[in-house]
Amino acid sequence: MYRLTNSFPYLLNRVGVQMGELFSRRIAGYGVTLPMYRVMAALWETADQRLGDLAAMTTIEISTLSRLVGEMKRRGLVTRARLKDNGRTVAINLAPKGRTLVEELIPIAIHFEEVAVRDFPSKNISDLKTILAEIYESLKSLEPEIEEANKARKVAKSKG
Amino acid sequence: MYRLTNSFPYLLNRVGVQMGELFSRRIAGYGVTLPMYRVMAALWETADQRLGDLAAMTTIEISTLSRLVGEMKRRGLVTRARLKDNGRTVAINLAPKGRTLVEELIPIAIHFEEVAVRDFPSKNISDLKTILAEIYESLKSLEPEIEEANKARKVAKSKG
DNA sequence: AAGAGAAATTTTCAAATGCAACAATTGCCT
DNA sequence: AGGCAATTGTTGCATTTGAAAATTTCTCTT
Repeated sequence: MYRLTNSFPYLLNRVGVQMGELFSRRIAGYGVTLPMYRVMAALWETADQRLGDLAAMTTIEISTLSRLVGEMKRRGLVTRARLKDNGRTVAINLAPKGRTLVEELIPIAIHFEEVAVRDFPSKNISDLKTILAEIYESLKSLEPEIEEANKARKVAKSKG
Repeated sequence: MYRLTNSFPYLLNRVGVQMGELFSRRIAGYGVTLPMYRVMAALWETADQRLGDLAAMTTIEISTLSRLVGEMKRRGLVTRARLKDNGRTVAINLAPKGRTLVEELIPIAIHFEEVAVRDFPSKNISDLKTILAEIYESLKSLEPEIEEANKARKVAKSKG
């Protein structure tokens, strides 16, 4: 018997939403939102990214991210400049202020993660992380059948 | 060295966002959104819920949920009625149309989950689910320190 | 080298969201 | 019983979001 509350997406989403909510509140005093933190942490790990790459890395929708980066630039957290050799793309980087800030926030993130998983042997956690990464890859295989199912439904409808 | 992309919240969020996105597209043809599905699946599992309970179960913000339930009622997917013995609270239930629909969608959800996890022994997956459920509980222990940290910061600010 | 088309980002606009104020009902205390 | 506080849900409002259109720059073809 299927139960929503025992389904993988449900359990996942619930933890994700809750962690996000708590972390948001924890860092609110620093004047940044969770998406801003994600952008800064992504740039801290991999500098000099284009908008599209950042979007893929953070799972933030690209138009949302465009505005977010604009706001963060306004606040002096990041820089954004068109490339000299390719004027379509932009290079986004941490500004000094953003770097200082994210280096203050990362220990908090580490602490949160530690509290979340401290009841489990680290082996389980690293397995868990591996599985999550691989599941993410597996999801790609669902793409084609989504299109197909929708196409099929469309045809059925036009006939009905 | 900390890396965002190896952090638990990151890996979690990424899978959650992606699964949500894919499932949304898959069920769009049925004329329902992902939050609507969640509400119906929650009611399918546990009938006759109050708004607050549904909000807790689905992790949907209560005012958002209030409006969502209103829309779903309008579409004939759920019912909502004030209790006779307690006029503050409402009882929300699946309407026949909603029941039929959710019973059509649940197999799709099961399939998605199956594809996502099929590369792993079921033992790992059930462990994973257990861990996710327990982490959710662990998060509660972060609440107090959030308030405390914010309070401390406030004091520091008023002094500075 | 001009023009069509593709790629990357930004902007626009309508819909969705969350917070705070509000409304309605109940429970509690004296 | 009467009134005050707590509970539960809804609504108003400002913000955020995502999809689609628009913009800018580049690439390829002829």
